[in-house]
Amino acid sequence: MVNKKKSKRVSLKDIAEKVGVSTALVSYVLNGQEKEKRVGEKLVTEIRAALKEMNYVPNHIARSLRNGKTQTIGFIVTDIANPFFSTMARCVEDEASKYGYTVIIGSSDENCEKSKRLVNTLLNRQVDGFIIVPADGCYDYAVTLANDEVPMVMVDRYIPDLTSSYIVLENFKASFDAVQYLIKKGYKNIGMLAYKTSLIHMKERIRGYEEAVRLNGLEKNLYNIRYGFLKSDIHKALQSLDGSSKNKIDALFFATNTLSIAGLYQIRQMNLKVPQDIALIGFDGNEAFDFFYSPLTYVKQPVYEMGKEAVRILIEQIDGSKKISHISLPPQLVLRDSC
Amino acid sequence: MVNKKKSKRVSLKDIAEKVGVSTALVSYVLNGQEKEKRVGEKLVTEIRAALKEMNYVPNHIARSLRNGKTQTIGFIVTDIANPFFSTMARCVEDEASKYGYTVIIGSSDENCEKSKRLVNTLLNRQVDGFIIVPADGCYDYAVTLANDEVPMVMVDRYIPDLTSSYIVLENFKASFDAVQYLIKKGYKNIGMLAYKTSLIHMKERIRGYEEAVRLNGLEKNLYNIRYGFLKSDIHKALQSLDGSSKNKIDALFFATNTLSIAGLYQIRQMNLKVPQDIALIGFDGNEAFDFFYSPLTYVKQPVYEMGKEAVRILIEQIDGSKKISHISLPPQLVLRDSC
DNA sequence: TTTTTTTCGTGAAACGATTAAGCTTATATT
DNA sequence: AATATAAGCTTAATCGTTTCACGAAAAAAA
Repeated sequence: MVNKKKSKRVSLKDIAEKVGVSTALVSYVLNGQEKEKRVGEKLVTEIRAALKEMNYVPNHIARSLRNGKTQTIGFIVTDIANPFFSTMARCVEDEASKYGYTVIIGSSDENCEKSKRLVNTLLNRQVDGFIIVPADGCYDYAVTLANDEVPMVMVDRYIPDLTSSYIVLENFKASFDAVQYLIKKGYKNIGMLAYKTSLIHMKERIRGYEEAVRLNGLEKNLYNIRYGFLKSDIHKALQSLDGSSKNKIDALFFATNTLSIAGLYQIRQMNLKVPQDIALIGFDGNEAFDFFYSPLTYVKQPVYEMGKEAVRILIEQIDGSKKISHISLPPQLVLRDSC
Repeated sequence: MVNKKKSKRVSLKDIAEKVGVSTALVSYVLNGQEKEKRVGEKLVTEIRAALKEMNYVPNHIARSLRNGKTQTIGFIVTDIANPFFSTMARCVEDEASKYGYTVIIGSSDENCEKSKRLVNTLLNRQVDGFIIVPADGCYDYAVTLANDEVPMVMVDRYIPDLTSSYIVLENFKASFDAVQYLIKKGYKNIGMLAYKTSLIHMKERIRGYEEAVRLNGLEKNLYNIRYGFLKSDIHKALQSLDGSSKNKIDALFFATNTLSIAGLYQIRQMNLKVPQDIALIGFDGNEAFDFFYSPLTYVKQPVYEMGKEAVRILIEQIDGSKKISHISLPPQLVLRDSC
């Protein structure tokens, strides 16, 4: 463990002085412009040597100030502790680093104020672009970003009126297929547990459910849950599952990751047999699904591809492309024992 | 949706020109130094008005360049997709934002090269300090950071020779208590599934296990697993569970989150009855633990406090404190059905 | 030889903030 | 009245790069 003292970082100027040239030349060499800028061969090698010898590393901040680019992207999710988003974050991180970008993650908690604050913080920090999971009912900041032509791409959900890029699941198909599968399996009274929100992805998932039910002439049993009241709301929604209710459902489809988990807790507590008393289909995949006594059939999202594509599209925009991409990725129904 | 054009951001200079003063004055007012720097009352109000009216937001980059501080901290974990770390990341994020700091997260994959690259990237970006989960066997970069007096605090594990701050679980106690509990419950042949690593937290967990076993005159059944070969390694390790082996264990203690999950898969596949055939204790907590048919008893870490404290200590250091903190937080054994 | 072109460098102004030092006035002190 | 002090503001350097405009020397063309 050597006891080197903290030493000032070498700057371009230091290199320039050592070699005996102006900082301009060093900068040209550094950025591989020695050809265009016609730097003499001898100096090029000398400068290169000095750069290596003095162990030069560019000051990213100074460069950002000058160039107006930070090589940083902001990733705003609802909650990074949610496995769906942390998995995606991992992909985003990996992919971004391939392009030389760094990621700053922020959690909005599905809250408008927090979302705005996050966007502003990151704007002040001059991120070059955003990957955003827009929070429920919070359109203004996204609209502002779009108007200011800040590169951005929405993931998981999008804001319908906004002509910005997005990359989402084929949400309609995802739930349509899931419910269709339940129907094929013979379930007649299928319920869906969804969030009460204006968010398009949720609306689409609900529409998929409704369409499948309608096409088969079955009854609709949609339970809308508000954010923030998970346990009590879910309990209330599932009360109709009790034998006493006349509207007894025999299958339940969960619209998200968190709803699935919350639902499973509730169903276990109510001592319902899956799939005999009630069949289940979850959303997103989760280790907990595997260990539920009747491993959960679920709709799997291509998280990895989503993150990867989002980064690609965003950087395309940062690099000047005006192309707007609207991508929908196919879901996959993973069949197991719960129905 | 108004169609405002992208407008240049207002700078201090713009404000100064509008009011008809020098940028210095504006800067003083902006930073609340109007008293010390004796700015005239009239001008103060005028400047304040202009700042508000022109909707000024400071350019963070410029400020960073000048001050040498970015108000950013780097958080290097092994994998942000691991719930333990993503949960902690959430706490770190929340806590840091209270102090006006932003967090950049990076995943090292327990890999030295990646760790180094991450640290360097973040150093170039002038993060003010690091919260690090040091990867196995990668001491050099941490030592360099320490020598260069870069503020940092290690979490989850620490590097023993390094006199830097850390905040970890009382790892010895965690596993000692867990195993002690198993013994009290009457289990005689207790195994432990741990990682084969030089990392201190793992060693301590193993030591806790060994000590408890030794104190009670029981036999040791430690299974060391290498990183990266989870499935096959675990399978091999658990083969001795098969009735055929003479060394049949009746309880198993998992050293981490991921090991617990991997172990559960294996145990289910082997059709072992928990806790009749084998009793289990997991680590860290996870929804999957709840839904395992015999809900897992587990060692719970104070993740929230860890993240929070780490940020506090780090910022203390960033603000100039030379104090080194070594904090160990107590674990909690959450009792359930698996033993 | 003179003029034009090419080659290889330098100087200095940005980028947007902070801040030490200096310069006017006005007020207080003797 | 002469001098010291305080109040209020400006100037300009600085952080570390990038890059445009220009200059000098060498090579090519006349």
